Amino acid sequence: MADLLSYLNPEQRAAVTLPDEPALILAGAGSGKTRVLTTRIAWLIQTGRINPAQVLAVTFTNKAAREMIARLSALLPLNPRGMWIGTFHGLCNRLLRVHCRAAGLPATFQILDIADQLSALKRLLKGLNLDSEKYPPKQLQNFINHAKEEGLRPSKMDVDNPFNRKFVELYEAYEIQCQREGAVDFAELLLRSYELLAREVSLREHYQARFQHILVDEFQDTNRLQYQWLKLLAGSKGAVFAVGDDDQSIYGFRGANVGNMLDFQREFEVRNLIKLEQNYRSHGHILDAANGLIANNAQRLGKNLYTEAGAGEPVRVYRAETDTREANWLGEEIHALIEQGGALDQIALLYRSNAQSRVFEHMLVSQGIPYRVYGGLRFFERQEIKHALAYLRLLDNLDDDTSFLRVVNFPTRGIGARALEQLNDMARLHQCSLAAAVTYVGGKTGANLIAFVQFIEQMRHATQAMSLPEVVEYITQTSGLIPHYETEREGQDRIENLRELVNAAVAFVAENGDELNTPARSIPLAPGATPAAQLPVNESAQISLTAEATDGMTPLSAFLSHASLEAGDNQAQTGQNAVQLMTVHAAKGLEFNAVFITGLEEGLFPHQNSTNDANSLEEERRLMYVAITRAKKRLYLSFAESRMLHGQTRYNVGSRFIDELPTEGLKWLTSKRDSFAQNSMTRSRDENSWGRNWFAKKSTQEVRVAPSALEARQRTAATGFWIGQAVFHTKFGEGTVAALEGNGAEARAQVNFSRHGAKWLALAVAKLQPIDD
DNA sequence: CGTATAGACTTTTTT
DNA sequence: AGTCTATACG
Repeated sequence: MADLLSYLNPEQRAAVTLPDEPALILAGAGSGKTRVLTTRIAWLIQTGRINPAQVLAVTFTNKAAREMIARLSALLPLNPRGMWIGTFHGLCNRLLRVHCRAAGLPATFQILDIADQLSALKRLLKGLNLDSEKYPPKQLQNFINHAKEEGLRPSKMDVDNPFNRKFVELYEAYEIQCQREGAVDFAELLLRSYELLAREVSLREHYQARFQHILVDEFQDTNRLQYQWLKLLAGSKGAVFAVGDDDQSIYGFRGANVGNMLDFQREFEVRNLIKLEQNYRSHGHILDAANGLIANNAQRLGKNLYTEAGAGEPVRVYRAETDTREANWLGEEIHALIEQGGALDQIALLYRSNAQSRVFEHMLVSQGIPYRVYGGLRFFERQEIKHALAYLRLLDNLDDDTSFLRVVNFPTRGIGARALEQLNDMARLHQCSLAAAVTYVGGKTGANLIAFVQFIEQMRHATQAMSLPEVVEYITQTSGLIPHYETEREGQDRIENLRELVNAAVAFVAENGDELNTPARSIPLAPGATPAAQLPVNESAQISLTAEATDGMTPLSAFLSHASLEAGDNQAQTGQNAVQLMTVHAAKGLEFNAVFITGLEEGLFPHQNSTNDANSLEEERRLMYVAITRAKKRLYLSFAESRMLHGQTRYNVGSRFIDELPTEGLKWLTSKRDSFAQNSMTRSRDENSWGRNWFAKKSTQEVRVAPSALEARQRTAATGFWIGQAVFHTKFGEGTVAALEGNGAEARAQVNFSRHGAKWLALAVAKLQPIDD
C-alpha cells in the first residue's frame, strides 16, 4: 500500500485516500488526474474496502477508458474486465444488453450513430410527406437529442407554439419508428437506462448496493442526463468521486454543463473538495500565461497552477502579415526545432477550426516536413464500412430499416426509388418493417424485393457456424461489396478498408474472446416476428454479478455495438514521427514539447460567433487555456493580419487573448502591432476582387513551381518524390506528382495521370518510377 | 440507374 | 475556395 501512495504528492495522496463519501477533485491541467483516479481504485481494492466487481468508473472517450484499464492493470494483478470501466454510452449499452427485456428492447437492438439517426429522420419525414425545407432534419435531430439530454419524452414536452408542437409530434413518431426497428440512438442509450433504473426498484437497489464507489473522469463535460444518471445510480449512500476541471470545460456547445460541478457539491453535500494545482507538465512561463489568461474568466471555482520545473523559456509571439507568411515562418521554426534535435511528433500545430489546416499542409508538403492531420472521417464512418456493417446488422436484425435501405440496392439489384416507395407504403399500411413488407408488394418489383430478403436469409444460414471474422469476410464478398468495388475506379482503398474490417473482427475476438459465445450468432429471429414494443416491460430482470462488457451478446452483436460506440481512433498518438496538426479541441488531454497556437486573431480565436456572449467568450478563453497548457517546454503564439477564409481575404487584428497574457513572460519575435486592445476599431479594410483573384492565383501556382535544389533534397529524403516530378506507373502510364502527404509506409502521392486523371497512390504499394527528362 | 451540375454551407465533436 | 448534397438529365 505504501508503494501505491509513495509517488503521490500530499494533495494527490489526500484525494486517493478520502473516506467513502462524495468527493470533488479539481484537477488542473497536467496535475496527475488519471494517476489519482487509477490509484484511488487500486487503493480501494488493495485496502479491502471494495472488491473489483463493485467499481464503476466512467469516462467520456474509449481512449480514456482504455488508458484507465491499462494503468490499473499495471498497479494491480487482476483482470480489470470484471470491473465496470467504460464510457457513459458503453456502460449504458452494457446495462441495456443485460436487461434488454426489462428495458423493452429486443436483444439485437442496433445502435444508431449520428449519421444513422439523421437518415432515419429523413426517412421518417419522407414517409409522412413532410417538407424537409420546413422541418430541416438536422434541426429535428438537434431538437430530439436536446430533449433526450434533458430527460424529456414527447409526452412531457411543452407544445405551446405550433412549430414546437410539430417537432414534438415528429419526436414521438421517431420514437415509434425506432422502437419498431429495434434502433437506439446515442442519447437513447442514456435515457433508456436512466428510465430503466428509475422504474425498476429492485434493479436500481441492486446496482446501488453493488456500486458503492462511482468514479467519474472529466466531470465538467457531463450533461444534465449523465449527471442525473449518476445521481440515480449513486443513491443516498454512493460515494461519487468526481474528477474534473472547470477551466477545461470546452464542450458546452454540445450540452456539457459545468454547472453540474456546483450542483454536485450542493446536492451530494460534498465535504471533500481537493484541488490539484501542482503541474508536472509545463515550465513556469507557460503556466504563468495560462493562469494569467484564465484569471479573466468570472465564472470559475478558482485554481492556480504552479510548477517546480523552473520558469523555462518565454512564450514566443509572432505577427505575420498573411496566413501564408505565418505558415512559412512555422516551417522555418520547425526546421530549427528539428536541427536542435526535437522529435517531430513532439511538435503540435494547433488551430481553432479545421479549415485552417490547409495552409499549413501546403507549407509542410512544400518544405518536405512529414505531418499528420487529425480529424475527419474515421474508420467506422467510411461508406464501405457502413455498408458492410449494414449487411451484418441485417443478419442480426432484419427489422433494421436503416440498414435495409442502405444496402437493399447496393450493389445495385434493380430496386429503385419507385420500388422502395411501394415497399414503404406497404410497411406503413401493415405497421411492420420493410423486410416484413416485401411480400405485400406484387409484380416484378415485389419479386426483386423478396429475392433480396431471401438473399439475406441465405447468408444468415450460411454464416450460422462461422466465427466472427469468417462472417465478416464472407459478408464483404458474398454481399457483392468487394466485387462491386473491384470494378470501381477508386475502389482499391475501399477494398483495403473492408479487409481491415476483417482484421478488426479478428482483433475484437482476440480481445473479448473469453466472454463471447461461439459461433457468431445464436438463434435468429424471423423478420418482424416479435415487435419489441409488445414485450412485457415489467418482467423482473435477471441480475448477474459477473456481467461482462459483452455479456449476453453474441460475438456479432458485441462487434456491432463496438463499431457503433467506437468510430475508430482519431486522436493523436506519439511515435509517428510527424508533426501533429489538430484543432485545439482534439488536443485536449495531450501534451507536446513544442506547441504552436496559430491563427490567434479576433474573429477566429475567439471565434466570431462567440464574441457577443459572455458565456461563450469564457468558453473560448478556456479553449485557449487548454491550448496553452498542452505545451511542456516551448510555446509559440502566432497570428496573421490577413487570411484567406471562405474564398475571401479577411483582415484581422491580433486576438484579445494575447493581450490578456502577462507581458513579462512574452517574447515578441516581431514588432508588436495591431493588437486587439490598441486599435480594434480602426482596422477594417475591404479587399477588392482584383486583389483577391491575384492572391488566389498566386497561392495555387506556388504548388506547381519546381522546387529549389535544397527543397528537392528534403522532399526526396521524406518520400523520394517531389511535386512536379514526372513519374511512370505500370497501369496508369505517365503522370505528374501534384501533392504528397505522410511519410514512411504511410506516404501517399497524388499523381495527375495524362490518361487516367488524378489519383492518390500509396507509395509503399504503387510502384511509381521517376522519369528523368 | 448513374452521372453532371448547381447550390448550400463553412466553430469546436464524443458516443 | 473547397467540399459535400440534392436534384435534374441522359
